[in-house]
Amino acid sequence: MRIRLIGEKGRQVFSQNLKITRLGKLGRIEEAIHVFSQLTLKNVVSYNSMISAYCKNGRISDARRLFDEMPQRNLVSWNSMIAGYLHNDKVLEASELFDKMPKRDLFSWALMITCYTRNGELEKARKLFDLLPDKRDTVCWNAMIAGYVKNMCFDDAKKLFGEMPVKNLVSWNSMLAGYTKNAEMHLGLQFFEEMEKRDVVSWNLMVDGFVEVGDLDSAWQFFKQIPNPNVFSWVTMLCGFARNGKIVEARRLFDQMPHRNAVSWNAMIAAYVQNHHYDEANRLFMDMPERDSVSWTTMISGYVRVGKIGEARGYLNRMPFKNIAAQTAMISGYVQNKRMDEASQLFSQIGIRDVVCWNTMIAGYAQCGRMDDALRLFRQMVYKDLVSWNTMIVGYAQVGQMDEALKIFEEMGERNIISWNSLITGFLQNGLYLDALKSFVLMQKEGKKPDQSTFACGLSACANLAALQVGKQFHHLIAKSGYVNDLFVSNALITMYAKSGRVFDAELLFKDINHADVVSWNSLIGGFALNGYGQEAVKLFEEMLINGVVPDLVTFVGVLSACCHAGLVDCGLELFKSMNEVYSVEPLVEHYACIVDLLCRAGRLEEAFNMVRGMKIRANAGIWGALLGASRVHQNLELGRHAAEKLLELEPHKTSNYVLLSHMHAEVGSWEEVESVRVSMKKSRAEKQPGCSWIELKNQIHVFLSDNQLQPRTTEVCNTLTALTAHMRNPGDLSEFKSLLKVFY
DNA sequence: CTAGGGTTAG
Repeated sequence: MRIRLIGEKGRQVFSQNLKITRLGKLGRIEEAIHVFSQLTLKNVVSYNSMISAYCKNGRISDARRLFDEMPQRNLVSWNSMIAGYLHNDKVLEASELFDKMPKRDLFSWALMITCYTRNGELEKARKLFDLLPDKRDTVCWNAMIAGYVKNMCFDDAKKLFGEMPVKNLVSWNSMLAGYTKNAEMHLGLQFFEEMEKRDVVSWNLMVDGFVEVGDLDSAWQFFKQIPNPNVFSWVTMLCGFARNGKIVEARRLFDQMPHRNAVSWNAMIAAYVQNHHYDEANRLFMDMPERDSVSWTTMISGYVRVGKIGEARGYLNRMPFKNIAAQTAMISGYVQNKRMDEASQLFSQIGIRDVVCWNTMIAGYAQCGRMDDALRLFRQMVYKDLVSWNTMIVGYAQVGQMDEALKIFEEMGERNIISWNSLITGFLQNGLYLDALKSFVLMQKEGKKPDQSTFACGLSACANLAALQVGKQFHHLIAKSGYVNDLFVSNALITMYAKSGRVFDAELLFKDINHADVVSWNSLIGGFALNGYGQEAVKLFEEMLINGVVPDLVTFVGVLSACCHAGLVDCGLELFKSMNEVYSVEPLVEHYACIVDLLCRAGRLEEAFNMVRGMKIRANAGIWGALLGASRVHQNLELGRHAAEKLLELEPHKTSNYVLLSHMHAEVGSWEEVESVRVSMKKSRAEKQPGCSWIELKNQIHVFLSDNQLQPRTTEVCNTLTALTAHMRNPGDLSEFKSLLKVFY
């Protein structure tokens, strides 16, 4: 079959069909619809083009309507429709159509295999693959291999790759992508060198891999060696520079590019936006020959990221063909600024809403703590994806409703790693450390492998429980999993050891980190402070400055409390002063608490009090408590009374405050005052908070509540403690000491 | 098989 020229009319249809395809690719779907509707003579290709245009713009139901309406369908119509379902994650519909097809070509088979593997349904894909007539070609093999690679089943991919009768470059590149997309550049390089033939895609994969792992030098070395770099190569390298703040280098590449398409322009605009050069971004945006929806969306989301909502809205208003990505970016901007009314208004203006924009709205309500509204929307959604469910879990966790979060979690049919991590993070945020650890075990029972984030959460739970033994088990698991070099994990490990009293083990780990960030330094500095090594903490702080790491608010909490513990008054005061003057960070109430405590311990009560009076923010209970305690020790009744008054305003129900004040009065013999304190305590109905503590023994956490019989073996524990106390006065017999401890095992 | 934009965990 050849295209026959059938006169003027036929040529017109031909060119209009091309136009529809082009407009569809550019995201200008409304124009495409217009062109299509103006066509008096429509052939199969016109319909196929329009179906593709709809599919590329997420209007999958419109595509299907057209598919059902069209007078006759050819193989391309069927394949286009399946491809549309594939790109819109509608596997069920795709497979339904695939089964109904009157005729299939190899393209259809490969499409359907890809469809299943995209959805993680490897078994189904494999079944199709095995069913395939013996004429199955390299394309199908490649689809199956790529499927295995993308689902992290690299061993299966390797096996199939070995069995392949005829391998082409695509097969080799798919395998190479398995290494480069998983940050395994050592093995990737080895594989790359073993390849007998390489094309530009192989080179691009290497450049992209190096960019992903942050090795910009190697990326650049490889880029320079590419025999015939294509637009992909240039854009990949450009993005690598942009992501590392090397905007000048990025621009040089852009200027040197032999061919530029819309993607090149958009990448350069994104580079400027990411590095906050808005004027340049805007200039480029104006200069570019044909702006597509991505160009607009890049500008809008760039402004949204830095909170310039007005500018973002200006761009959206000027956008001729507002697509859903741009509108969602704008909604996200309103959401981040808690402007839910405007978000909701824009949301209601969108004709056909997809999952992402629903999810954005739900996240918005969740971030405002409006979980009722979030739930209302969530229940209205017809098609929910994993993000929708996960967003609800996060939302409930953030307002402290872990019971509701758990309900959502249990209602989910299918969960991914983020679902589990969100739940575990929720438990952490709400102080339910034991539940966090329990979930860690449960997720593995469900066959989900913990990732670096899960491990970091688990370690954080251990750190808060000072559960050293469990923490050490985590350490072993992490060593085996290969996540030891992840910075999040390393930092969590340091915190875990430091908070469990093993600050020198933490120090050893710290020294092994290649590129310590501010969190790593903070963890160790805080760890030294916590364990009473004030001098070491200050020394480490100085080392941090020498290494060019800029301290943040958390650093100062650590180093100031270290000064406090070590009695380094002048050092502490100087550091406190430097916060504002050198690092231009405004001290928080925590920092004031450290410094007030520091002055109080040094007996410099007046200075401490002056400091509190000069504060721009409201003092908290910790500060007044420190002042009250110091006043008592130094017998400054007047200051003590003032501090107590403030403290009781903040914590009217805390008994210890009344006790402290009444002790003070008693010490100077003001018995009437003692009585009046007692009366006001009764009035405020202050009750003693039950004390709570826990200890980890043999992988079990034992919780003690002074007021509570929930711990099943409280009596046993108390008896043991009594016996232990007796032995402490009379040391020597260690054997009995050991047997006593066995009670807990 | 490779490049650019909108939603969820750390």
